[in-house]
Amino acid sequence: MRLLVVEDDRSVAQFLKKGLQEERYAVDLAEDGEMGLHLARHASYDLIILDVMLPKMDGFAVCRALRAGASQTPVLLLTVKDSTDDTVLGLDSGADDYLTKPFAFAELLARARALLRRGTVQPAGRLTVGELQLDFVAHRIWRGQEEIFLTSKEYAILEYLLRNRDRVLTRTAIIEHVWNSQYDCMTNIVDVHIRALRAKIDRPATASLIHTVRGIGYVIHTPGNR
Amino acid sequence: MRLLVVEDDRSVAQFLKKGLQEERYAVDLAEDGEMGLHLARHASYDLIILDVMLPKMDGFAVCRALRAGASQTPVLLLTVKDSTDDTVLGLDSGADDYLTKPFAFAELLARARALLRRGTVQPAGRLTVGELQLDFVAHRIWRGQEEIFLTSKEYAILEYLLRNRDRVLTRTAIIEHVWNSQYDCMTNIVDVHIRALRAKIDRPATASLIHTVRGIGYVIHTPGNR
DNA sequence: ACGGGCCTTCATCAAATCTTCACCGGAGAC
DNA sequence: GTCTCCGGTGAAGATTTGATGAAGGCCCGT
Repeated sequence: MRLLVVEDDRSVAQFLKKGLQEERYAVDLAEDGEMGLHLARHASYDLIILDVMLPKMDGFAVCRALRAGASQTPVLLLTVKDSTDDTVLGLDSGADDYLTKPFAFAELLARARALLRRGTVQPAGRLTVGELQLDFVAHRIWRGQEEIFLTSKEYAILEYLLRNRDRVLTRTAIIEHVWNSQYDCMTNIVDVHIRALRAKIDRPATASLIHTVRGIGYVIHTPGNR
Repeated sequence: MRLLVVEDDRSVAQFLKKGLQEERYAVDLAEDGEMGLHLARHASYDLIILDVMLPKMDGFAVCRALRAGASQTPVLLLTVKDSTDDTVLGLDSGADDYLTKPFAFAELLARARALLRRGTVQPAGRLTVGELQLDFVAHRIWRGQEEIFLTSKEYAILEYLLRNRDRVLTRTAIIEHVWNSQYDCMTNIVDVHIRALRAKIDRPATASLIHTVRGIGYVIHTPGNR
């Protein structure tokens, strides 16, 4: 899950980034409206958290511009005053929800999750593949009865593979989805994390759940799929 | 599918090449405009990805030169600034689409696919010939119920033969389509791969699905057609 | 400051795959 | 029937790719 936070106040931005990363989201930051709009247009996010008061272009404008471009990405607006005006203006401009500063981080999280759930086709917060069970909301994983603890990168990769099971994901796609990096292809970072993942989720005896597709990337197959 | 990437920044060029190769395209690189134009004229590509800022000859000029030569090959321009000027100039010079740097690789891919789709009558995602079934999207193959695992070269050749079934494809055509340039044709590399393919897709008993046309190349016939 | 966990990079190794080559046998020409 | 190419064949050698183990750096909590 990849989020974009558009917020000019550095300390608030860092606070949000850190908190969201702890919830295992990949987070990009933008410091002003223009930058935010640009990023939103040229990368694919699952949710955009948008401050209203921004240099260069305010949150409403960014939101309208996005919707004018037919973007469907859910937008959560952060307004300052508790004025009905702002609220109406926000929802009018195409935002999906709003939150008034100051807010509790837990509430932001709750609304963010609600928005993320809304768009996704994913019916339940849970997914079972073979003996593996994954809880998208709690970000927890079990193999049978036993819980498996993954690091955030491991979790992010596994979730991406599972949400797209039976589709081969290229290393490039994985890097783009899980990291925020630009044009870096000379690394085997994906392989290394895959190895760590395999070590944790495969039992010594069984064949690997994650299949390597030589020259391309990795897949997880639904059992019995053809 | 064979693509030409004209880009002077080595790291970006490598990034694009690797990412596109992971998507099973054959990719040639050119480092400057002149080289790009030369390659584009003397080899046949399905798509050209063209940076605007290039040594010797900029992207617009290359594009115009190509169009002046009546080339129909789709061109995707990579512009730097988000200025309308560049956009207009680009489309004026005959490009089919453009993308502003920095971009997400997934977006480049989406646009590249859109351009490649244009013109061709895209056969459905799946194709059945005899007891062979092929999934163009997942790049997977089955004979009856049993999945057959091919190497990337084998797959590329088989897909090419199947997309052009009932047409005899010469070795030269196959080489040009499946390999990137820098390949001489005084080799029996195609024959060797065809042999490997036959070993995998033909059952021991049955006659070969791939027919040899002596002195020319190879064909796959639609059942009942010949 | 210290130690631990995590992320990332790097070098190395083994396996899969690609390519070349030499030889053989059959198809087609005569 | 014989001769000549052309393609089939098997195997060796080269190359590419992924797996692996280890080391260094960074961040965080103590």
